Amino acid sequence: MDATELARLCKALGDPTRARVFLFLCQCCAQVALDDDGGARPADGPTVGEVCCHITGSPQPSSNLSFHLKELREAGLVTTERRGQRVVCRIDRATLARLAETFAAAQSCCGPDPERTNR
Amino acid sequence: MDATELARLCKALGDPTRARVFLFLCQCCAQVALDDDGGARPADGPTVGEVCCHITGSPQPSSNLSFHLKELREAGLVTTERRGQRVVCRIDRATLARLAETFAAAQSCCGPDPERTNR
DNA sequence: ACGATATTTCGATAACTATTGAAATATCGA
DNA sequence: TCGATATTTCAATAGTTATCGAAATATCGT
Repeated sequence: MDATELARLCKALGDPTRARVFLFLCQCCAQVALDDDGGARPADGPTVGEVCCHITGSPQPSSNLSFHLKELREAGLVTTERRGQRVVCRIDRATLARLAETFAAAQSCCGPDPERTNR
Repeated sequence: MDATELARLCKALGDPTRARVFLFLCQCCAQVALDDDGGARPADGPTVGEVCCHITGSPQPSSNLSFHLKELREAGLVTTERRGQRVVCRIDRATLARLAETFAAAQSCCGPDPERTNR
């Protein structure tokens, strides 16, 4: 990943509210639901209102959260999908994977030893 | 890592100039030098002037880069050490490791399948 | 101490961003 | 279609941030 894209993604995560949303969606994403035929699938993400409830504590949806979700969506970190009246949110796994790989590569690039043993 | 710290680190990386500096320092960090006794050790990082040269293309140091380095340093992503007239920069491996682990955990939290195979 | 080199700090400014409330849009059930 | 619920868009504002040039600080060699 080049610096421009890294900056774009990190800028989206560089706000406390958005970082909370991101980590919350990662948690939700781990939950598993069962299909009608009994097959396991990733659970649907939380609705915007549920995210709002988790972040702000108040059940009423806020324009502020909508703004932050838009930032995350436009950065490619989050996808949203309308389900009737509600809109469910999910982590974009592909983007997250690229981000994780970028930092893993940066880390291995720096070598295995966190302490300078010589000199 | 909690959302507050994630946001702090990502905010520091959420600027194109700083992202470039970060990736450049990761590269430099991979280089290895030899001690007087022949033991391998991580090479000294580049000086502020060298970073500036790589980022801006011009050899003259800029107050702007100094500002961005300060942001990275205060976020804990970069360390600086004076070597006479020069100041050498390095990635803070411990912070990078925590960041890499956070995204790796977020990713594994989301499960192994990037595609929804069911439904 | 002095001059040269390297880097940081300071002050000003323009651009950007988060927040808020009100209005608009979308979907559903009756 | 109407009312209710869920979400987004819009406009205004206050706070933050990147950039620039000039001045200040630090270190070295002479």
